[in-house]
Amino acid sequence: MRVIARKGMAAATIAEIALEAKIAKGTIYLYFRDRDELVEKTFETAIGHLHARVDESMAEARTFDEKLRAYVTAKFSFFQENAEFFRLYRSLRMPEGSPQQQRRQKRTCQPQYRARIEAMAAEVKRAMERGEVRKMDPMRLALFLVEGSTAIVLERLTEDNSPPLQNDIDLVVELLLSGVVPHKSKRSRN
Amino acid sequence: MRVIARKGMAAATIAEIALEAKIAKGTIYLYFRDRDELVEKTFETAIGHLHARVDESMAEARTFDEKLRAYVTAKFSFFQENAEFFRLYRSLRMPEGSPQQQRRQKRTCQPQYRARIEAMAAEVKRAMERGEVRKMDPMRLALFLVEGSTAIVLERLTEDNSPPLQNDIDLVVELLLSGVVPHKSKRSRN
Amino acid sequence: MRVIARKGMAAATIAEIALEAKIAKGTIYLYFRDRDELVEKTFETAIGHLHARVDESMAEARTFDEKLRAYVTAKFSFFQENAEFFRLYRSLRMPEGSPQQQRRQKRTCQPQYRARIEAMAAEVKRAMERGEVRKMDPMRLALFLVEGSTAIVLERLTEDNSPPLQNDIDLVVELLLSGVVPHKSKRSRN
Amino acid sequence: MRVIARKGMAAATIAEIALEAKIAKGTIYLYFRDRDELVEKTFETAIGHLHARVDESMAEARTFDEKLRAYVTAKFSFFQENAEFFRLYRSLRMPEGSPQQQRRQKRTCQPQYRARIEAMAAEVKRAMERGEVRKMDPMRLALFLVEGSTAIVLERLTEDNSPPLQNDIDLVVELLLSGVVPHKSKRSRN
DNA sequence: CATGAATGAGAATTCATTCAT
DNA sequence: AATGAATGAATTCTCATTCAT
Repeated sequence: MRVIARKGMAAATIAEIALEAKIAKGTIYLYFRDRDELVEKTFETAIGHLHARVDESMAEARTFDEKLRAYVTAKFSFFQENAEFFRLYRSLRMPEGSPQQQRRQKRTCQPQYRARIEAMAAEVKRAMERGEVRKMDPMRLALFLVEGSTAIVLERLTEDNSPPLQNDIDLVVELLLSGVVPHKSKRSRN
Repeated sequence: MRVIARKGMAAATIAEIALEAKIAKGTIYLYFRDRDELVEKTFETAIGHLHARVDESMAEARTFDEKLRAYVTAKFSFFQENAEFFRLYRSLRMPEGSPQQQRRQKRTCQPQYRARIEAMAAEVKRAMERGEVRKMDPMRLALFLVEGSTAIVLERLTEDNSPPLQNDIDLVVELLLSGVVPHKSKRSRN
Repeated sequence: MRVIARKGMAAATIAEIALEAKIAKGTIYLYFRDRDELVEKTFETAIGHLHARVDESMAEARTFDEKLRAYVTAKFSFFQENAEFFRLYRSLRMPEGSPQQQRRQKRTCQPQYRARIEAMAAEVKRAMERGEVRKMDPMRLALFLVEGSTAIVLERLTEDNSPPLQNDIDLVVELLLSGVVPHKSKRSRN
Repeated sequence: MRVIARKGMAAATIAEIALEAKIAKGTIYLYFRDRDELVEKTFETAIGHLHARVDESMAEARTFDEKLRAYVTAKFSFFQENAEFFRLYRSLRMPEGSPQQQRRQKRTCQPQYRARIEAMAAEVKRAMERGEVRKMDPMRLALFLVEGSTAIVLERLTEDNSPPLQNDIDLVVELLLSGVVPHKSKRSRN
């Protein structure tokens, strides 16, 4: 996980992974069929932790407002704590792969990602049905939310002095709930 | 451009590029110093077209509302017309690269991307000063906008039957302007 | 060593070396960083043996006459036994190298060669101080001796039927000690 | 000639030669069948000048002493005046050649070199018959003389402050005529 | 179970040579 | 006669994978 996060999915070599894990290269093949399976399993494990945290956090929330805040808070704090994963998380979307991977790349990680977006879309849809969110394509909204917030997490991890976590959480939540237009009495959320 | 878009930045080989271009491998080296320069120049050319379209479109707009709509419209229609580039555009963010690239990759494309985000942030800031947008971190807003809308473009290009372009443009614009909360009289934009 | 000796430093290819060694090309890179290191190490090893033999042989000798004979004998018999090296030894002087080598060739073997010549020059100088050799530039004499004798070794290895080794050893030693003029009153030149 | 002298026979490329000659690469092939012929002809031309000078100089001399001095003087002063050729001259002995040359290297330059050595050996032989030089293998003596003196020329061209030309000429001539032993009755060795 | 030396397919790059203009 | 863009064979080097120990 550390090596893939550091070098990226394509540049991580078996040799370096074995070195970092302090095992022999051959040993890796006792636990993974090939390089692709290793990368995939590593992703799944890493992302699994994020997903678990997010699911747990959202499960307690009831209103969309709460769920949205729960999602963003869980995601932001998870990346904050596991800064290594941001690279990994990003890689997830782009299975370009080294020439070698090209040859055999059987299973892409795309499904995992789709499934999460769809879960979020379902959540959004329920909120629409409850009248908490106005009518719109739920999938589009989910995509916008997930990617928009990911961009900000990523920025936090790249920049030198980030504002307090809470600031960015509030920013994302309010942005999505009420947009950017100023207005007088916009919010029903507080 | 086609090969990089198809295979990704790391997996695109000189051999395949030459094959697709119907020239000899060696010929490529008459026009590019090495593989990295080819990839970089290809990116710059492709992105340049997008940027030009977006800049032109936004230049005519006056209010933030108009500029936002101009941006989204230009971006969406550009990707619609140049579907090949979406992969390329995505790659831009992730210069992980193959081991070979790792070694030499002198000039990453990251700066290009940062510059665009910062330009959008500056636009947003001016809108804030004009009172068209409420006070918030302009960089964060720019990131959210750019990545959120990219996610939707990408979805359009991946899915089988997309809704009319105008639908998605409206969706993104309204989402950003007014958020998801329904309210009675939310909008001043129309 | 055999391949470099046969083809020369520039023309020896990794493929042929691997073939001759009956190993895979890749295996070579487990033992040498790159082609240049292989060539350099091969030189050093080969020349090291010659140098060791010469040093050992000369160490026992006391007078210049003896040292000279020891040097020539060691050198001639070494080349006789390791005929393959003569090419190698010759190459040492001319690190022109293929274009690839040109670029990286960090450490040339020149220093090695200079050091040996200088050692011989020092030996000559001591003999001058002992009055065994008449006053002259020791470096020039060393060069003349080393290269002149190398030329003859090389000839021996190239020609079909060489005279007995001892003949050539005597020839070189006497030539250097007494020159070519036959008589008692040798010089008409002054 | 300049390029080969600068880069060495193996590293000199057609591209660089054409560049230096300010003609197109293709034009070279109007005058030389292939790279090998170019290299060979270049050598022959360059060496031809040296040979002409040496032959002319030696033709006037009568005794071996004079001929020897004429040879050394012509050679030393030629290299002094045409410093570029020393590299070329050296290359002559070592037709290792680039991989490409390997493939086709039809004509080696060895014959040229052999012929010169043999001419010198013949000269030496005549001197022996005249009793000016003691009996010994003429070929060996020629080799020793030619290579020994080449080593010193080369040193002169490499070092920073060489002694006057005449010093080295005298040194070589005396060394070969009378050897290194100082005394009147020079030999105790026999 | 673990090892790591050996493998070899495949990638980037160079450069002598050709040939249409 | 001269050109120089295009060619492609040849070369170096990488790294996932195997297998005897």
